[in-house]
Amino acid sequence: MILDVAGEASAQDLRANLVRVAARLFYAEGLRTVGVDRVASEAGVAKATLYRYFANKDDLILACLEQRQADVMASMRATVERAPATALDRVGVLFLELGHLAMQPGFRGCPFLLAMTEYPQDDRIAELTRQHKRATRALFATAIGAEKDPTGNLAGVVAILYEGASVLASVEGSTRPLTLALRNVENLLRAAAID
Amino acid sequence: MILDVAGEASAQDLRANLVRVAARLFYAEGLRTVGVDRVASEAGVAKATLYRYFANKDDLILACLEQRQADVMASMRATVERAPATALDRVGVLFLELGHLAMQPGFRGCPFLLAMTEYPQDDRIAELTRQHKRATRALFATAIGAEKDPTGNLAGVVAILYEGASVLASVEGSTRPLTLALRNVENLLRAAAID
DNA sequence: CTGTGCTAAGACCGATCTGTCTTGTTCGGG
DNA sequence: CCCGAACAAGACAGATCGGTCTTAGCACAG
Repeated sequence: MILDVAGEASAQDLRANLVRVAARLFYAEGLRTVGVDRVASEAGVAKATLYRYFANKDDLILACLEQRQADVMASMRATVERAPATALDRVGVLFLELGHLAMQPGFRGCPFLLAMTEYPQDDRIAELTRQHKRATRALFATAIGAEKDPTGNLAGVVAILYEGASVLASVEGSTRPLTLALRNVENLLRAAAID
Repeated sequence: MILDVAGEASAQDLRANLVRVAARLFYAEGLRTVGVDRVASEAGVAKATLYRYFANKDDLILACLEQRQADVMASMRATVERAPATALDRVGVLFLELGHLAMQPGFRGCPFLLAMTEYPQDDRIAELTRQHKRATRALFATAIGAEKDPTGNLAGVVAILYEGASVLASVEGSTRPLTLALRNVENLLRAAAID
């Protein structure tokens, strides 16, 4: 395995592709609905190969969530850094980005919450979810600026609005909760004399 | 069946008890985790009896959600009517009531969202969930007062805060998001010069 | 050329779940 | 007193799913 022929998947590509395919199916149809046969088939891989890279289905699910966590946080951080003008802009683009996701068909809200709901007894999923929510709130805190919000309460409220708008947008199949939440965030930041 | 012996369950009691037991198990452990054998066993009835009152598991789940909808709305309406002083009080007690629920062990957030997550393809569950969220927002609207909030945007934001705080409280296992959301609702109502 | 390791394809096993059916029992009404 | 309906208990069938194993093909190293 010194050289990989172009177009052929290396072991890492194979694993990464499995995670990508599984994450898409799991999110779209649910963790319990989608079986490992389906994941292997749609990834163009034998089931035994899947089990060479993942000890069991739980590990595959965990790998999907960890990948999602890395992707989402990288995307959010990039979004914030792309609009560095004011705190209001930095927070606003995050809501707009979520609005973009919510407009796509098949939007079902936060994948971590979905996983936690389908596996209520799984401690690792619960811990990953807590970690994801902490990281999101921390991102809001840095977007607002620690000096403008020393207690972090403002970031906390923004995180609550973000979460609630995401849930209601997925239920209603509309972005209206997101625009309503964003308008409220703007009022909040202005009222706090931030930008 | 003119007279029911005291202590014996009539047909309606039997059905109602099945719904009660099923709803408790489904909420605590998940719809797919809990099987019909388990429900029948814990309700003290035979599986065939369960299938005499419900055509299949889906119907049992639907019955649980409909019962939950009736109970939750009755409870919330009673809560609002018990604190009729000001709009701030009426909305506040709803958050406090949710805080009371969130403090109990096993709190997992809104049962409708859990059901929708576990059965993403079920249209009846999705419709019941939308209906529940509409009713909740309408309750906030009446608690605030239509004349104070003609567009309903204020009630919409309160509903978003309510939803987000519920989700984050269940993830963090803490009532802090709820108190934070409540404080923000108070500020919102005051800023709108409502009570 | 030969052997080794990874792969696809799919058979296979055991566990679990939904839904039905059987059997025996109890109880209330005519 | 007796019949029929409802019940508990549990066997049963059919399907699904997670996970293992077998077989055969293929690429690459020596």
